[in-house]
Amino acid sequence: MKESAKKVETKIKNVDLVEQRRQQIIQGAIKIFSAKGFHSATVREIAEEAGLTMGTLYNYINRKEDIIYIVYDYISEALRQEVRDAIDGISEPKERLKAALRQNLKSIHQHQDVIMFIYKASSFLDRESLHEVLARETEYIELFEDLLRGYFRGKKVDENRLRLAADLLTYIPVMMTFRRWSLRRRFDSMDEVMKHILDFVLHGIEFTL
Amino acid sequence: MKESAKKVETKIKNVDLVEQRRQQIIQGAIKIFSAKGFHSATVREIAEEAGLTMGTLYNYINRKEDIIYIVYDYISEALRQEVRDAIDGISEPKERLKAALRQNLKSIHQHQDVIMFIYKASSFLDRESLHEVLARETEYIELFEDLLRGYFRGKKVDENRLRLAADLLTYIPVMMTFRRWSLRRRFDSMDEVMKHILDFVLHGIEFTL
Amino acid sequence: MKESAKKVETKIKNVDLVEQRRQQIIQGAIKIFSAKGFHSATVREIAEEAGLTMGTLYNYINRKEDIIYIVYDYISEALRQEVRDAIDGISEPKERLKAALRQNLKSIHQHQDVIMFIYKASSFLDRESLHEVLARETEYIELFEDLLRGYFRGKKVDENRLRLAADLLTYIPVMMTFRRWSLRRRFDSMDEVMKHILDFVLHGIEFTL
Amino acid sequence: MKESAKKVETKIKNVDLVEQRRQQIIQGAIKIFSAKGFHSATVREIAEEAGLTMGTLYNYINRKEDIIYIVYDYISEALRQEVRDAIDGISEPKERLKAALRQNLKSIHQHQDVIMFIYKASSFLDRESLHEVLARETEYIELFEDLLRGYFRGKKVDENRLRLAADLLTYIPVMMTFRRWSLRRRFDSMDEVMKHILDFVLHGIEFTL
DNA sequence: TATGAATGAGTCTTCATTCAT
DNA sequence: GATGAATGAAGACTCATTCAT
Repeated sequence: MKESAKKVETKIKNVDLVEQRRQQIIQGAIKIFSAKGFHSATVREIAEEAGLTMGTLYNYINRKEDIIYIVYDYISEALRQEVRDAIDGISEPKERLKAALRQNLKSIHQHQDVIMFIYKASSFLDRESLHEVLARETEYIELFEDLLRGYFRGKKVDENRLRLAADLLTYIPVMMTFRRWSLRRRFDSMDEVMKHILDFVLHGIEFTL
Repeated sequence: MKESAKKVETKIKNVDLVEQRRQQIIQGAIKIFSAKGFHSATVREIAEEAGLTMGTLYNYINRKEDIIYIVYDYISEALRQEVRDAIDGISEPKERLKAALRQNLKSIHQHQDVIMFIYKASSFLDRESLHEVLARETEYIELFEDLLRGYFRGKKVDENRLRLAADLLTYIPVMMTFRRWSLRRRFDSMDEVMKHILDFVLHGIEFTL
Repeated sequence: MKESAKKVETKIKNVDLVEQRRQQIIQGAIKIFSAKGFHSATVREIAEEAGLTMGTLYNYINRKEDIIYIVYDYISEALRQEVRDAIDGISEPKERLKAALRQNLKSIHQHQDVIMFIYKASSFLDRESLHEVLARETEYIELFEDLLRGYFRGKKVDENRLRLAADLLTYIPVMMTFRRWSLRRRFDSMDEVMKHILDFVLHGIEFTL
Repeated sequence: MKESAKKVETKIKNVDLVEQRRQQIIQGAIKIFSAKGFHSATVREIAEEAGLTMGTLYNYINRKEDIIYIVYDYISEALRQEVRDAIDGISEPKERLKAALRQNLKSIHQHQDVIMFIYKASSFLDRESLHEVLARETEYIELFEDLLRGYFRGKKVDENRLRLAADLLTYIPVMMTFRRWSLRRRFDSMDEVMKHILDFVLHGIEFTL
């Protein structure tokens, strides 16, 4: 996996400090962005929530849009790592796939506010950042494509359908954030919802055969 | 099905004119919002695109947010009507369901820019509008719930799963807008994608049994 | 008494209609202006309250400011007439003066909303209107000057003080509108307040001797 | 006497700077408001007159209305302090009262533009500010009530009349601003007017006995 | 005479970003 | 490296006034 192509520049030389301050910014931004969205959130609010002054914050980013990017950077890495950890050590293909699906559901549920924000804020990214974001997304989808390929090993599958299945597996869980209002009304717990969604997609992917 | 509870007030008395001008506004707004999102779009741009002056535009709405609402009003009614028309005259349950699914896919594909915008802009709606929007959404989901019930008539289904299936059926096609960048790269035509998605969900819904 | 020098022009020829429509405008304006002040009141609101459309209203005035003027015209004439009626037929000087003072208090109390408005809105009048307004005010003050002169007939009074007394007699009752909030709290009825104010000024004017 | 309950919030942390900039704003606002009234004065004009840019001005206030309030805050405190200073060290009750009345006349004359503005602008204050303003006004009236009580010590006075007298003593001098146009025409100097008004009210208050 | 839709100049207000200390 | 005051461009919204019907 190649290193992230895009780096948000900073005036600060001390790399540890940059890492630490960026974590503060990310955590503050997640809170504020989740509550008010990107455009309604002011840099001042984010700085305050991060425990920084506005001047200091601008020592670690260059534009307000950079904040979206570093938040995305953080959350996409988290998701990827969580799924990797979940399947680590499992060799049986079906179990690997199921473990990944379960973890994906769990992660999206856990980070739902940020996920929702990311989906809504993509239009504020500049072309370069967007490109980077989509590349990461692609890698994530390909991770599931590989798991599917393992699951269907030996069977004759339609390649196009397999690819689409990977898209669907990574896209469908996001419903938990976009339809939260509806699901909450109908189901007692999100665990139940996750279980059902898992079953649904496991049935669904059989269409690739 | 009750008429929309919320009406956007206007200073203009001639109802036909209101209808006509609002159509202009909706079409102008869709273009601008799709290109730049809600917050980056200026009222002046929307007015110009609609062929109105700013002053005139504000004779037909009260706040910028009202524009989102009338756009939503328009598109949700369009989708609902298109699906109704598509199943009109079909009595065989499975065919009814499939026709509805196909039309839903087609409609979402056709209105993808607006759909994308609607999903992203919901946070700009005031409580009352949001409530109205979700109520409409619920009706739409229930339409598919009924179709599923017809499809599974005579079989023993899990009610909870059936409801979730309805949620999924209406949610999944939206992937075509959120993953357009990915699908375009992988598939030659959207017709192909739609066909695959249809098959996927038809497999998926069997999990309710 | 000379006729009002300033006339607000109108496009309408039928003088009776002008008179009738202006009365509607005055009554509507008094309601709206009292509630919201001149600048916050919109011409549309005034037109509606007057039972006219905006276009029609503008057939009877030329500028929004004209409305202040015709309201002032109306109310100043009303006050003057009410005081004249009150002293009509009374010949004993002291009783004449007291009757005038009593009526002035009553009129200001009765028209307090308009009086308050007039005091606050004077800055919106153009030079010519303001000049006219002050001329009327002067006449009103001179009316009380004459009454004082009658009251002090035969006594040696300081002319300057007598003039100032007339100013004070016409100014002091306005306190009922500007200090309404305070008076209401302290007194059971405005009749009581008026009685006290009358006694106060009757004592006060003795300073002219 | 309690400190002002209401504080206008500011984004600036340096309190000395806030004090200094607010003084600039107050002086600028007094000039502009006196000339054009509240609603006709633009924030930009006030900022310029204060030697600030619009952005900077808005770092020290939140709404245009806040300007009225800080102007009122400033002038009411000034009046109160000036009267307190004037009676400080005088123990003889009649002299104390007269000194207070004289100073009140002087202060109102000196600050006439602001006083006039304050009277006209009260309708632009929000409920909270208005409440605060009236509370201050009440304190000021009570100051004169106490002075009157001292003056009438030992004599049997009507309490209601004494209270009204205090109202009148603080209200009447404002005539100098509302009737400036009339007084100027009739009198050579405002000193003369003040002397007469003082005599008038000293006669008037005897009605309390 | 009455109507009311269209106009657009004019204002308040916000906020990302800079930079001197 | 940190601070936070200053900036000014930009955008939403209002409303008096006009004029074609």
